[in-house]
Amino acid sequence: MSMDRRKVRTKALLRKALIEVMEEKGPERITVRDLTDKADINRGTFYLHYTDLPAMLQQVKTEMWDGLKQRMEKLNPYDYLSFATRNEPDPMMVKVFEYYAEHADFFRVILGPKGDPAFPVLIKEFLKKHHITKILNIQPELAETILPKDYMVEYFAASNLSIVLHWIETGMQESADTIALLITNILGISVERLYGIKNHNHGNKRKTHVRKT
Amino acid sequence: MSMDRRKVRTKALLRKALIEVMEEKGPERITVRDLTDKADINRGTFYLHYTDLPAMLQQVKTEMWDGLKQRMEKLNPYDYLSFATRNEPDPMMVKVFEYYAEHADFFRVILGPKGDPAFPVLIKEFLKKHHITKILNIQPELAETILPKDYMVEYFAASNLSIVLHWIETGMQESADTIALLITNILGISVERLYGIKNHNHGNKRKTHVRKT
DNA sequence: ATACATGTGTTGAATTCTCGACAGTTCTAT
DNA sequence: ATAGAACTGTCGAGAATTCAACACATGTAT
Repeated sequence: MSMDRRKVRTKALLRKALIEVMEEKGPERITVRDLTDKADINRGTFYLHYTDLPAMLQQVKTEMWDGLKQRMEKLNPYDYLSFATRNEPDPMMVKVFEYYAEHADFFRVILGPKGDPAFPVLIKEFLKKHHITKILNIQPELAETILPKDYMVEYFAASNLSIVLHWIETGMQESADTIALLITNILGISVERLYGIKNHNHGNKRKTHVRKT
Repeated sequence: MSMDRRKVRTKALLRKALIEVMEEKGPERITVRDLTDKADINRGTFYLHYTDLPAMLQQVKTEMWDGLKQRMEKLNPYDYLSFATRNEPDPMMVKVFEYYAEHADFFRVILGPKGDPAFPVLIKEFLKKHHITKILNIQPELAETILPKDYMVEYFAASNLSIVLHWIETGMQESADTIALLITNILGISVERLYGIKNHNHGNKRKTHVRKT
């Protein structure tokens, strides 16, 4: 692969410059010169790595998205719902937030006001598709509450993403563990609460809460 | 000169690595590998810039010392003693402390417990030679106090250096201006005070203090 | 409408850096 | 006392980066 130190160094420099420039100017208005000046790299060198500025943007974004997706795919609703009952953070979820923290600058900008509006949508869609619906399948009773299922899915996804966003915007004061525990708990509690609503409304089949092995 | 970006970049990386490693281990025990590993640079590249590790140390130190000396040479006792009476920082002295601030990491380490004991001596000797004695020449009456002249010189130099050291050790909280003003004032006050001692002992030729155009 | 500045891609030759290897030295532990 | 590990200084071949220069496009102010 790209074993040569120089390649990884200049790509890192370019990426760092991209984030900085994107934070200053919009995501538009960026020029190749901006990047190479900021990175203190010859302008020609840029074209040794990327064909284009839009190409670079695209490539960087998909690389980061792949990294995030890859970690989110390892999440298992069975696991973190069970960790929630023990008030412990799901280790797999910690990995996810460590990834956010590792690339804090990128995510802060890309998810911020001058970032790419499509990016948070990507995340939310993934959450909806791979997790929330899974949870509802694990707990089919939840789907029978007063909320229509699609609203429920939307609600879970949005609330979780909003926590991540706030964490990032406030400079990531808390550790990845803390946020992981927070989300784990919120998920657990929400599930419990909604289950309670269902019980309240249809009040019959009793259960000792959400606890799942 | 060294126009090529790569040269300045790797030299900067090496210098940064040197400071970091010097802070961890002593000034001894450092190895070329340490530096090139920390700087993420090929070991062979080191020898493209320096013949040796001691050579690099020497070179870096003299470069920094030259920079410092160069700025200190522009100081003029006439000026800062006059600025002192107006409670303003001498602009030339501000330049000196801005230099300290610019290379804060280097000075913190080189003047610190794991640094080079010879370095502060260098500074002090310079102060003694180029400034304190000048002051005493400007104010020859000062030389006639109870303190022998050599002790006086030593006293001034040491007290000034100690302030800089403390500034550096405490993480340079104050701005360069603040420190410049502080030193300017201390110099002015000290001169006044010692002049008072002399007056007290020999009490005759009266003057409106130290003020000098 | 024209000049003028700024940005884009691309090129070729020169320079610097990387990688992997080498033999020789010094330190350390057994 | 000796083997093993780590460091040193050096080398050649090849890869990456630099620099200066192109021609061309896109504004932008006069």
